[in-house]
Amino acid sequence: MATIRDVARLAGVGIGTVSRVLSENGSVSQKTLTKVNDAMAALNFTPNSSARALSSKKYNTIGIWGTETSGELDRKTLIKIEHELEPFNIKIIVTDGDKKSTKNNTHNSPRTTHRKSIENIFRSGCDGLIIWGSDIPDLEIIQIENEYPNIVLLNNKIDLLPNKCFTFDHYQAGYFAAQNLIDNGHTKIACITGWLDTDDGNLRHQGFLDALKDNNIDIPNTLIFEGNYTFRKGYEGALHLLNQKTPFTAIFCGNDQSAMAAISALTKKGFNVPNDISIMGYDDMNIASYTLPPLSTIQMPFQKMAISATRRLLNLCYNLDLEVNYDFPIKLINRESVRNLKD
Amino acid sequence: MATIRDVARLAGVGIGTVSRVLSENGSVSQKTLTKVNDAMAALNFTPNSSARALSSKKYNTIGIWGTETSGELDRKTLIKIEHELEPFNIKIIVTDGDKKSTKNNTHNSPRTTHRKSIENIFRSGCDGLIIWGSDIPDLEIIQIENEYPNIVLLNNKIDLLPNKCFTFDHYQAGYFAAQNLIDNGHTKIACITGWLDTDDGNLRHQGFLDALKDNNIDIPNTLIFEGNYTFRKGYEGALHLLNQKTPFTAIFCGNDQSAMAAISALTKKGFNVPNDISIMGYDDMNIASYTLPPLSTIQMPFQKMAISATRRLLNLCYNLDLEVNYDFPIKLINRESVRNLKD
DNA sequence: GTAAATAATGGAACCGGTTCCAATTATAAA
DNA sequence: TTTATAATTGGAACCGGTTCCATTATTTAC
Repeated sequence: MATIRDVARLAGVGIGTVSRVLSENGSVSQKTLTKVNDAMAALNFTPNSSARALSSKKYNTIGIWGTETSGELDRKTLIKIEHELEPFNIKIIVTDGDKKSTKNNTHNSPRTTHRKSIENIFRSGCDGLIIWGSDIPDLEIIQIENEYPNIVLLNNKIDLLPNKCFTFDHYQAGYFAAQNLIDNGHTKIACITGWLDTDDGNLRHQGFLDALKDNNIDIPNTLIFEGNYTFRKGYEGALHLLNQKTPFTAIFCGNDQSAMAAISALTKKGFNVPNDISIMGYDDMNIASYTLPPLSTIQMPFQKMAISATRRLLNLCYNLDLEVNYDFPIKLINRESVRNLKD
Repeated sequence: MATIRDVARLAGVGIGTVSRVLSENGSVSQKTLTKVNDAMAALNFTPNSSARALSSKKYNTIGIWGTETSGELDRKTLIKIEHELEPFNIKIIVTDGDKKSTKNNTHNSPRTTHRKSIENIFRSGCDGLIIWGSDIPDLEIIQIENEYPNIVLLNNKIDLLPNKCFTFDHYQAGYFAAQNLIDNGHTKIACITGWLDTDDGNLRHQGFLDALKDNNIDIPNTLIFEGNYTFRKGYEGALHLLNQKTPFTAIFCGNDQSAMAAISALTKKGFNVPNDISIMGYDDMNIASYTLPPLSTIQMPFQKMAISATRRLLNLCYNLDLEVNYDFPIKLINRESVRNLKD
């Protein structure tokens, strides 16, 4: 593997010059540039990334940190993020916030563990981090940001870090979803919530509750089932709601997966969706078009948001000036799982 | 950030000694060990990974390469892989084989691009690579393996690289699925294939066809629709099959997603699954339990396979001796989407 | 107690880049 | 043509580890 010294020798220039053409910042004459580029090509030269990282103190790597409950992050989104990084030759490493086995860590609280795991990532070599989800308490994130300013939050909102947060207005979305059911004439509305330990799950639930309140609709606690975004809880939730003695005509689900599972449970129990019970989903995943009936749901441009977060992080880490967007409008998708009771 | 020289000074030893306790190989007396460890703790020392990588020529990083069509690789699997790496302090970087924008690459064939992109990953700094999917022609992989022996293939099988391939017996699985339909009395069987450009899609299709042949069942070409694993193609495929004049009582689908979409299309057209038409899926994804009706499908331990591939790669890259498994049995999951015509 | 073998230790040299400064060359101004 | 200014260039020093060798301390064998 050729080094810059080899390139310098072949091109008949000094190593400083080679370094300058590599990093494209110092001034180099056209003639020299050509010589060096030719030499690089002839030697099939690639700069050694470790050496680069060592002397420049840049790792050219960013991380993405998340936990089991962080939410949706599929390969497609990951790849979108990677495509943003590629022109700058930045790599992405993936880490799990839930890992258990860090040495000497047996008796730490989960919070300490999260904090530690983030510190570890930075120490083990990355320039910045996308912290995805809202598992870490605000106060702690602020402390982390203090020590490691190159972070960006995905799917989380902290008022003290206004330009580092990328999230949807889940409150608005929850409100929106409930309003849609109300507009269709529903008043006895049940709910299978998302994971209420996370901000976004909580916010959409709050929005939902407030929409009901603003329309003077009162629902008993028995119609609220606490879920966690999984198929399983969606299924259990629907069965549980049916077992209550309180009648209802619609369920708002915390995400499309629980919505799909709820439909499955209701149908199995002999109820027709949407004729007997309407279902409102949340996320507009791919499956939403193919459930029976197809799901009415809330669509959010998650990939666009991930891209903006990535760009913001690039700006922070490498002093760039990429365009960043902070506003990600949500959209109501009307398919067939909500019946209009007014017809 | 403290360096080994700081640690050495504080502990009153030489840098070589500190390095020795770090890498845990040279011999160090108990007394010195304690001194050094104390100094490290006092300084909150973490070794600089770039310096380490530079001098040891190990990046402590492995990559995972895949394309759009590589198949299923969700966050859960990625995290499982990461957990395997964690005890050894290895990081994982994710890269996309489909990227378009590499400089000066406009007129390269896709193959050259794949090869190049893999070379780039190695050059940009990783010790080994999981190549996931069968997008790259065998011959080319063998060439790559020649230059970069630290690779492992996931979801691909090349006879010349027997102990670097991790895959299911898709042929057997396809055979198995068809046999299941036949055992349930079906003889007019349609098929929505997977992506036939990939080995695994092809193999399961071959297995399917051979099972029919072995049972003296002949199906016309009109009952074979070439899909690509997506919901959309599954939906289109079902509609297309209905439009043919050839009657059929069952469809074998290339994966669960197309199966779910097929059910959706059939139901919308007024057919009942499984009473009118049976559906056989493939993969046993989470959704399979929650379709209407729940899918009968083929289950494969993908995560276990990914873990074994990772271990094999660790053995290759870091001279370890972790236990590796090469056999991943498939399993027929009988739910409710296949009707027994013999009853 | 002494010689021989073994364990433990310090530190120079090295890995392959970047950075900075002094030296040289080219260009513009007078 | 000469001088002032700017552009270009070479290479030593450095980043923070690892490795290896010469040196010293400790055991073991007799």
